[in-house]
Amino acid sequence: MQRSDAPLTEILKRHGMRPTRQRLALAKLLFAGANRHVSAENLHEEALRAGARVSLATVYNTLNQFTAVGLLREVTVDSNRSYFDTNTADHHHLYFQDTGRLEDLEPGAVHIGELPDPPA
Amino acid sequence: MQRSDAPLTEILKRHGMRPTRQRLALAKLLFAGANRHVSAENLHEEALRAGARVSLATVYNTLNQFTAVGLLREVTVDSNRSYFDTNTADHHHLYFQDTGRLEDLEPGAVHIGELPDPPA
DNA sequence: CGCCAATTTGGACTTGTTCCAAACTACGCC
DNA sequence: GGCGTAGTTTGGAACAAGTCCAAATTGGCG
Repeated sequence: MQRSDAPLTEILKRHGMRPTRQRLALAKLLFAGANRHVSAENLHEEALRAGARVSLATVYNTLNQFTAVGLLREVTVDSNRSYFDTNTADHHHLYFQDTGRLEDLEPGAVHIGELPDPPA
Repeated sequence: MQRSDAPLTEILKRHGMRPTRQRLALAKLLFAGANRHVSAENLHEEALRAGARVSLATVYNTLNQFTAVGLLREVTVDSNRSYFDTNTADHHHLYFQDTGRLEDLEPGAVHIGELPDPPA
């Protein structure tokens, strides 16, 4: 651990965002290790626990911005709660209704056949 | 048209629900013709337009009850809004983000490969 | 260093849905 | 056919997730 935030700063800049304290803190949590699935509240708590002073509104803003530039994928699972996935590659999920946990499915586990024509 | 409600009454009873005026009205709208996808607000409006005096709360109750006994399927589409599907067979959907419309996909259009083991 | 636009923030607000206690009604019983 | 009671319905309050807003803060540039 104890890696510099330089690369994160770079990523933010490359996507046209200022590397603010808040965004860096959230990016660190999101992209430090393996791929993750987070909800806004979820990430907010984690950030606070990690000592970052970030408001929930900012977490929402940031997650949406990251999603807009393609750093995250939004996953709609069991209505009324959105999850964000750091794995932006095309893939499917396994959702555990009981625990609320979300797990990646191996690519190739799902095959889509022919689809109807999209509208104009 | 002008079909009797007897069959609907039967269906309700068979699932342990009293065939009340409200439930019959909603059931009629839902199961009269082809398969449908409805949202609560959506169905509520339609019921009012059809002259049925039903409260929104009852529409929610009824949709949830129908779902609980397997008469409907809940479809989670673009977070924050739930749709209910009268087609309870296993099948997939095509969702038009622009119009918000939901369309059934032919069975066989999607093939699922191997899935991870479910938890205990 | 100082300015300005971008960002953050707390709190109000919105939307979809559930909860609640009181009023209503289906239905078995006599 | 009336009655009693448990199941239903209902309007409005309550909730939860998420967005909006105007004011305060801050990063980056000259």
